Amino acid sequence: MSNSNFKILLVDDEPDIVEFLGYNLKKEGYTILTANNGKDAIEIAKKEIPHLIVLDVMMPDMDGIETCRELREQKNLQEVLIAFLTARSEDYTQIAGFEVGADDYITKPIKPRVFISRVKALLRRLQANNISESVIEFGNIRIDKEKHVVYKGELEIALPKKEFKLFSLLSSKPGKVFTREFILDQVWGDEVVVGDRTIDVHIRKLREKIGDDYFKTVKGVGYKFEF
Amino acid sequence: MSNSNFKILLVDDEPDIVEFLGYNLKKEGYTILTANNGKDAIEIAKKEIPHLIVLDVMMPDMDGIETCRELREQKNLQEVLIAFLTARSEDYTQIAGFEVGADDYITKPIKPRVFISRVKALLRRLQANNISESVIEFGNIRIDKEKHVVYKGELEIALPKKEFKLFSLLSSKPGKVFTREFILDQVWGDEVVVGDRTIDVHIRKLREKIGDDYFKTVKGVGYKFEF
DNA sequence: TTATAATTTAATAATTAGTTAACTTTGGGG
DNA sequence: CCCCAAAGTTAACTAATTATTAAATTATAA
Repeated sequence: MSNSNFKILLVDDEPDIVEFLGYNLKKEGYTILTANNGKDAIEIAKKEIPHLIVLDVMMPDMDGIETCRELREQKNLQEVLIAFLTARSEDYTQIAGFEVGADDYITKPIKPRVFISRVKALLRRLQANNISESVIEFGNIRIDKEKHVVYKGELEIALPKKEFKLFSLLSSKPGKVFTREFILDQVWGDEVVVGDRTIDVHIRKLREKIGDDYFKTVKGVGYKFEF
Repeated sequence: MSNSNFKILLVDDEPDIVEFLGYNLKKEGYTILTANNGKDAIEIAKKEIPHLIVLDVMMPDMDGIETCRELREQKNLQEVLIAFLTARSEDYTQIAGFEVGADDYITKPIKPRVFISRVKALLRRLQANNISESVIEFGNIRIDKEKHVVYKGELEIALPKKEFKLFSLLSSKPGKVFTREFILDQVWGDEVVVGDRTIDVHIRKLREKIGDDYFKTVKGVGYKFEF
């Protein structure tokens, strides 16, 4: 997933700050949404489900803490990352902020490079939990779901549909054993009925193309990808 | 998962800070590990796989950034949360820190309540993403059902299906004696009929692979797992 | 359409897990 | 302290599962 697939909602009552932050994040390729108060922020968040919400703590009417609390009450927004902005060392808001479900706390004055680093670090966690990443790397193996291609070091390996799907599944959780049943469900689908050996054959192809060592058999249980 | 199931590794060359942080986190019920330098930290982390590592940036020999980089190279430690500790506003280390895979950045001087809030916020994410389920630990034995693997310290032990099932059963209640009859029921199933020695042989395999001392015979009754 | 690639199947081989059997050792009650 | 039922040990055997291959089918693109 390139940066531009990440949506960030910036919320501050001072338009200057919103613009300043937005400018810097846009340069990094993020998609930016903005709001100038808590109410609008909640509206936009519900509609757009951003990946990250940056909330100023001090805002008129509805402050950041309260906004955060209401955001977290939304079922669709419980996984969303929320970072607070505040003036230095207001400890009580920090504690309140984390209590209310914040993921990070950024103190003003904001330095662009530091700010961007923090944003990246936050979003990296989303990637790590790998909701919908299109390029995943394991050691020298790189899987590009968009291009439907696997790289082993420099070598580009084209995989046919089923093989790619199977590989994607296995690599979605390295080390985890996937049962044959589950694999059939995910790769072939519920209704399709194929023999058991079909999986073996596909595994064999992957072993041939990617490398034997990456695919382990757990006899009687299933297969797993390891790197 | 109660707090006490979260393991936190504190790394700082100043013992006072380690103790101070450890004291505060222990009060919250976390399990605390400590190290005074990067090398030890890596050793301990590899063995214990903590949930969170708090790393001082400034340390002699191997600094926090380098330690973090090496930690992240370990396959088992890529999901672990890492937070840096540093003196205020050393921007360049913040950027380097996040680049190298940090999840948070905490500035000294550390205020206990704020620190605890941050730790809670970090671990909240783990819970949400539910990474540490399906792994049970006993001393230095770790059973990962998802991966279908048992770890003894750093050593990875692959067990065949029946052995794994038997071990899972015995370890489901350490210290409890399971009768042969019950074991047969659970591991082999109601209808299957196997000879008496079959259990012994499987126990023997476990003793071979995991260690003699973990499996005790209660003559005339059954077997139990102890650690 | 035709050629090419992808997928599935089926037959067979290879491998590993699980079981048994024969024998030895152990430990608690008489 | 001896006996014997229970548990331990081994290795051979069997069953179950997976690997391999080639051929048959199906989908795809030129």
